[in-house]
Amino acid sequence: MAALKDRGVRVTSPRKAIADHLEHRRGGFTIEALCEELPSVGRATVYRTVKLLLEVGGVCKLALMDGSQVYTVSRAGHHHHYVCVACGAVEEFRAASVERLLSSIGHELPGEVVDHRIELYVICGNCPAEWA
Amino acid sequence: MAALKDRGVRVTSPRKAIADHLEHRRGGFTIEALCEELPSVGRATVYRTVKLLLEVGGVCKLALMDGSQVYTVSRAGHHHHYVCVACGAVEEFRAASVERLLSSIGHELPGEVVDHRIELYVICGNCPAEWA
DNA sequence: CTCAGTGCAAATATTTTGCACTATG
DNA sequence: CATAGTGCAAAATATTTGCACTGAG
Repeated sequence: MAALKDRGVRVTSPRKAIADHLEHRRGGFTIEALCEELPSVGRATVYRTVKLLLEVGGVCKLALMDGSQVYTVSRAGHHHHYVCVACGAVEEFRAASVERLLSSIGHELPGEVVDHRIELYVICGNCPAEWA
Repeated sequence: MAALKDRGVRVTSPRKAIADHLEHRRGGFTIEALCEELPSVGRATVYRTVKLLLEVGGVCKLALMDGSQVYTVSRAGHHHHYVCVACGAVEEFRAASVERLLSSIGHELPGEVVDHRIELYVICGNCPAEWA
């Protein structure tokens, strides 16, 4: 991940292994899953690296519908996520209309809005309708 | 909490203690905080009761800006939250315009939107501007 | 070379569970 | 009174940390 390099952080082989692996990964992931998928990397390093990627914006942490949390690779700047509740696929979306609306809602609220988070839960096109 | 009773769940004194306590509580709370505030209730019961309230809709679980999670008392039906990043206060808001917009965005996404979550992060009116 | 980063194992923290006991309905 | 619910302490999980060692720059 280039973002790491720019921060004066060393590009070590465990970090590279994690970044490469995530690059090809679909959907959300948990630390535990990452550890299983990359047995050559120590658990502590996985924790440390994911935390680092989170700070740098390389991954996002998001809430599933049941309230549990997973990480997901971040591909763009500001964005939101939609998550398939059936297969767990996670995609990003961006919509200027949302930003505009939220900012106008912000005006009606006391105080100043500094950030926001949106998650949409969907049954994605690949998942059978019976999941509904 | 009436919702519990309607579900054929017993109204025991620990549950009542928790519900009463939450009634008067401001902002989000963690299990740990609840345990400290209600030392007479066993930790396991706090976990079990909060999980129950979550299922019944008596409390919501929400993500703070840093990704950590807290619970908050739910006062209305469908709603979203705005959280002060300075003092931790949590309030609910509802906006038909948001629902409308999200549903229209849903049409542009593959699959069917089944639910959503929105959190706004604010500096509330009571908190000094320096927090910005 | 140097020291940020690593792996490991131990220390912590968090959540769940088994079980004998209590009290609601 | 029957049994859902409780508290406790143990077990299972999840996360963090100390430290000697390694390799990126």
